[in-house]
Amino acid sequence: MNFKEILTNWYSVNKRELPWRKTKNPYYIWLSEIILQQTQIKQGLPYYEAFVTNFPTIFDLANASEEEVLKLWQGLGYYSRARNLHFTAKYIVNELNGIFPNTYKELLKLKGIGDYTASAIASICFNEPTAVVDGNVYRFLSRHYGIETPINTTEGFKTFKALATELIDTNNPADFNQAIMEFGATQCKPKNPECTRCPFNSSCEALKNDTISKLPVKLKKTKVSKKHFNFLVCISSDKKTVFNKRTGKGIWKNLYQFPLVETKSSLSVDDFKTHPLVKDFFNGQRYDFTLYNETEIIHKLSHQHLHTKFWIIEVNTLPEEGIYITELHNYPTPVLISNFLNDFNFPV
DNA sequence: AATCCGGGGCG
DNA sequence: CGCCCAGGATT
Repeated sequence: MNFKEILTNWYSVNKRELPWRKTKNPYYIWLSEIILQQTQIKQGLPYYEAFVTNFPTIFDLANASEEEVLKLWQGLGYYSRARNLHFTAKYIVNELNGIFPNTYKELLKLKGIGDYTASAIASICFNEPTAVVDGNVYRFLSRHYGIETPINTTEGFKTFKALATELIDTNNPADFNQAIMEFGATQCKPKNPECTRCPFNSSCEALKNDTISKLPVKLKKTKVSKKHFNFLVCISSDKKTVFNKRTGKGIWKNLYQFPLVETKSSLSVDDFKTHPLVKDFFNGQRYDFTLYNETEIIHKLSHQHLHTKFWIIEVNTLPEEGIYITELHNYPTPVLISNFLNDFNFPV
C-alpha cells in the first residue's frame, strides 16, 4: 500500500463522529473551521453547536448584531475570528447573494480565511485537491520524512505545503485532508505518540532515528511581557456601575470591561488613593474604596501576563453613564472579567 | 519576516 | 511550568 492508501484506510477505521462530518454545506464547514483554528475539538464543539442552533443559516448570522456574535463566542479567545466571521457572513449575503465561493482562490479572498481554511473548505465541500497544512500536518510529515526545517518560517510553510500537495489523494481530497489531520491529532500526537500501533512505524524516519521528541522543529517565540491592570468597579447608590466597550486595536476589541487604569508596576492602596488617572476619573467627587483581591490575579495570554487588581469603589453618583449591575452578565467580556463577575458578590 | 491575538489542557 | 492546539491579519 502507498502512503495515501495506508492513511485513508486508517481514517476509515479510526475517524471520530463529529457533527461537521455529516455535512458538506460550506456554511457549516466554514463555521467549524473558524471555531477550530488554534482550538482543540473538545473546547470548540459546544461553541459549534451553539452557533448552529442560534444561526442555522448564513442569513441568520448576517442578520445578527456583532454583539450577539461576540457574546456567543465569549470564552473561546482570538476574538478577531468572531468579528471576521460576522463580517464575511454579511459580505456573502449582501454582495454574493448568499452563495458561498466554491474555489480555493475565491475563498482565500474572504476576510478571516487564510491558506489553511481556504484549502479545507475547497477540498471538503468542492473536492478541489488543495492540501491543508496545520499543526497536525506539520508534526506528522516532519516526523515521517525526518524534515528539520522550522515550521514557523516561510520556507517551512512552503516545504510542507509542497509535500502535502504531492501526497494528496486527488480522487478524494476531502477525506485525505481530514485523514491527515485526524492522524496527527489522535495518533501522531505531540506527546506520547502511539508508535507501537502506528501503520507508518516501518517507514517513519523519526522513529528510526529516535527524533520523535525533537520534531517538528519550531523557532523560539518571543518572551511574554508583564502588564499591570487596575479595574475600577464602581457601585453607585442606585446600584449602577460603569461598564464600557473596549475600542481601538488592541486585545479584546469590542468586548466589555470596567474602566481600566494600566500602570507600570503594581499599585498599592496608597498609590491608588493618589493616582492622577483615578482622581481624574472621579472628577473631584469623594469615594470610598476597597481592594477586592489582596494578591494580584495573573491572567495569562500567549504573550502577556496581566497582573490584575479589582478596586471596589462606592460613589453617590457615577462619574459617567452606566448600566445596572443586574445587566452585567448580558455583555460579552473577556474571561478575566467574567470570572470576577462570578466570584464577586455585588451588594444588593 | 516578525509580531500580535485567548484560552484551555496536558505532562 | 512550558508547550501545543483544524491560523490569520497586521506591520
